[in-house]
Amino acid sequence: MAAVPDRSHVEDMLTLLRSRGQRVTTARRAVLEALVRYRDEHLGTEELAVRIRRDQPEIHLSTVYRTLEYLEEQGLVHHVHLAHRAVSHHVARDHHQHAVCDHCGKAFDLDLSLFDELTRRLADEHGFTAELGHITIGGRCADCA
Amino acid sequence: MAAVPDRSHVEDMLTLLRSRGQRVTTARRAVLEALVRYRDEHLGTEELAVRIRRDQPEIHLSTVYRTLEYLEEQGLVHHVHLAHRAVSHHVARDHHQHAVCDHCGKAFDLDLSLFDELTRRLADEHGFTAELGHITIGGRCADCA
DNA sequence: TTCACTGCAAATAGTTTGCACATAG
DNA sequence: CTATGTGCAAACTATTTGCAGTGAA
Repeated sequence: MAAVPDRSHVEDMLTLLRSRGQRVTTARRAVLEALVRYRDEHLGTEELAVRIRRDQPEIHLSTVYRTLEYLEEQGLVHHVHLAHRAVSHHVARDHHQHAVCDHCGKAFDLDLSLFDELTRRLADEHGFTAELGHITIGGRCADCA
Repeated sequence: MAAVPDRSHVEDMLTLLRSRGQRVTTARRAVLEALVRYRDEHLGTEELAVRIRRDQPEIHLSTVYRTLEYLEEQGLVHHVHLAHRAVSHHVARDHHQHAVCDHCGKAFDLDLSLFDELTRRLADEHGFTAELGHITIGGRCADCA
């Protein structure tokens, strides 16, 4: 699926930042690396910070918050509302939607093509440009239905 | 659109509660009435409580939280994640979808058929039974795009 | 060298909970 | 009457912010 290996994906993003005159810091590299490394776990912000601090304990939770906000402004990261009180982040290239089972909490990654018709019809019929990036679909998974 | 006037809708819900052996209290009636009355405003929980307290100042915010939770357990109310930190509630019968412009706040009512393909494919491809009631689609309307 | 970034502590916002009193049935 | 619901205050959780020191370019 990925045309480019993970490590260089992080480097690509850092290079992009540099080319915009942005600074590349330890915290920014660490956050991007963690998002790539743990991408399948849908970690919340605090848990993401815990993982980062296993290797770099000097990186403070508030820095993780600020860095995620910054990376989102730069368009490198998106956020998703996974459950009631958890927000999860992922790098923009891994853009996907989620379905979360209301019963067991299991999250499913959804292919963006599922939303093509919806997006197109919203545009055609309502002139509405949908931003589906931080939507999570609730419901019941096969096991819990 | 509504086959039954609003007032009796609230009474219907209260009757249903009674028929289940549940108690009908001042707070439960007040919350349901407010949800019906202000249904077009997509109020967050705190603002909903403020409106209720205009008439019934003795109804505490924590009671509104508890009552909404209770009504949701009873299936009379659903919640929607509107923005980052705001959760909004509406009575279950008003099972509408809409798209809300992130810029001007204008809301579009959406035909449920828009979601047919999505719902069907979630079921076919993931065995997932989607509960779309909690979703609001964000984005830009034609005027603000 | 300089200004953006970060660590830390403290503030804030939204939500939940324990307990004693009130009230629906 | 008695179990359930509510008011209130206080606790909690997630997130944000002010400030002074640090580090990337």
